[in-house]
Amino acid sequence: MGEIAEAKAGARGARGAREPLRRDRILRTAVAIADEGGVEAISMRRIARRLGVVPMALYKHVENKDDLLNGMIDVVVGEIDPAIEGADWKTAVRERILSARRTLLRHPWAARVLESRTEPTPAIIAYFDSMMGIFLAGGFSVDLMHHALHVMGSRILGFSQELFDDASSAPDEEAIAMWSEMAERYPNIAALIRELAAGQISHEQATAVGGACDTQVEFEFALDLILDGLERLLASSRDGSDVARPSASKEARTTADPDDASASPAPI
Amino acid sequence: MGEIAEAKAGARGARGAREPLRRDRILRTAVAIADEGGVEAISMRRIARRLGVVPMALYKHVENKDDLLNGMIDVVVGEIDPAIEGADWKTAVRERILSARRTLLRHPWAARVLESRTEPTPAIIAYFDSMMGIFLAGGFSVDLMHHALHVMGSRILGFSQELFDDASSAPDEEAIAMWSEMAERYPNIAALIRELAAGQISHEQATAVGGACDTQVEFEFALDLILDGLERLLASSRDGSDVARPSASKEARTTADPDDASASPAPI
DNA sequence: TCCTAGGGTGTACGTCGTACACTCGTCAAC
DNA sequence: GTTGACGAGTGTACGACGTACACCCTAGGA
Repeated sequence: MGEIAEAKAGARGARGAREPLRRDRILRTAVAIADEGGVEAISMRRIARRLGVVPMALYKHVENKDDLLNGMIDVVVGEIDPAIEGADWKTAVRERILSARRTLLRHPWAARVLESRTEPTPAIIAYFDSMMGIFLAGGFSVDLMHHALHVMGSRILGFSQELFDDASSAPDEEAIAMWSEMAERYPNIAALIRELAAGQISHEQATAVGGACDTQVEFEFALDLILDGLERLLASSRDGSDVARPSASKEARTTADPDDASASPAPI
Repeated sequence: MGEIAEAKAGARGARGAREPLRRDRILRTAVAIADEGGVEAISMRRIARRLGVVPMALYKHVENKDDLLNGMIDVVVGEIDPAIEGADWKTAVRERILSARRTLLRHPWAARVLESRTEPTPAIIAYFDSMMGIFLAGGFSVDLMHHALHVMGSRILGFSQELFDDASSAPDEEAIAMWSEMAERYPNIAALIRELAAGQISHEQATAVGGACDTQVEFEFALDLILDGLERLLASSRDGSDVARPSASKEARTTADPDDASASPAPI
């Protein structure tokens, strides 16, 4: 959003009062490098080389590599579209999250870097605050909004925990054969693979059922299931009969280890 | 599950036909090191030192560091309790996931290592297969079961994407003051912090609403919301009127970039 | 007795992040 | 015009890291 022009202007105007935009240049080339080569391509030395500068020069603008990664995340999160105005909370949340997903798909390394962060960056804080605002404006109590954030988890930032990206969405013959061999050890996985292959052959109806494993469809399916659940809770909280929460949670916590407290991290 | 005894027996029986259990010893001490010092404590050199051996010795039993990490994950995932027999699908899934969570809380590094894996390990494959079996036995179609796995996401392995673990669950005075200062920039976060603090003062009612941010409660809340949603879909799929899916997903995909295909990874 | 193979060793390379001391330009104050 | 401070880029160096490669040593079979 105009940051490029800004950075250029800063570098150009060698006579300007000052040119503090060097950090931006570093972050932007770091993002570019990551876009090309993935997470493991991000190294201080490579960024410096790309900038035609000695590695230690970066440290005049960036505290350390962690700070650099935080800055990169801020660049990416800053690309998420702002919330749309005037929509009901559900579509506002939905569209915002889908925008976040689009952004993260443009920067496939970002999800992994995000996971490795240990504290939120300014852009993320702003993003969460605005997301909370959507919920509150939609009639959520602070408590229910808090739960909603936890329920969304990483999906709120546009990605689900997609483990094992090698399980290609369209199983090829080799995969089918392999899993068929293991069918007696892993019968259910084999069944799934069979079904995926069948759906694929029958001409890829993107309607979830029978179709091949389409991550966009799956993402939206999960998102909508969760939004529907929240909508129901919101409605029941307005009836006000009892505090809104899903069924099984009405009992007290069931299985927590008493010694967990220190081990469990807490998100926002 | 008897692996200790097995490993011991292997090391003991210096006269046995062979003692191929060296890999186990390596994995177990690696897990111990990670339990003590976190992810960044895991290095080939440190593991070797702990074993009183030169670093390169490890490579006779482990392909490389990635293989080592996979092995460590298998050790951890192997600690998850097997599914309980004879229960309905919902409680079976619920209990299994809570067991996974307990396991992951015992090994706080494991979630982060899991996230970094690029392909599933044998123990994870077995875990997923058995989880799929629960769903299918509960009456899920293969398709709905597939959606269910996606909906669960990382929760199925016992952790939610808990970003930013420094936001301590009980905000102290300093945090409250800090966020109050930023209240006009981040009004909604400030509201949440206030509410959390208030709940905390009013004597920690663990009943979600009004209580401090308790990650166990939040985890179960999200889990139950999702399980409730799946239950509803299962019921509606049995009525058979239409294919079961959440509301908004009934329209075709809305916002996917046409060029996404290669960028989006696909989980099982 | 020798051969072989498997497990442990030693050395070495390239990469990484970054501490520390330096140079060099620009500019304000005198 | 000289000086001195300061911000930005440099150079060198250190201690990690993962791991390739060649070596040894020992036990067991021929």
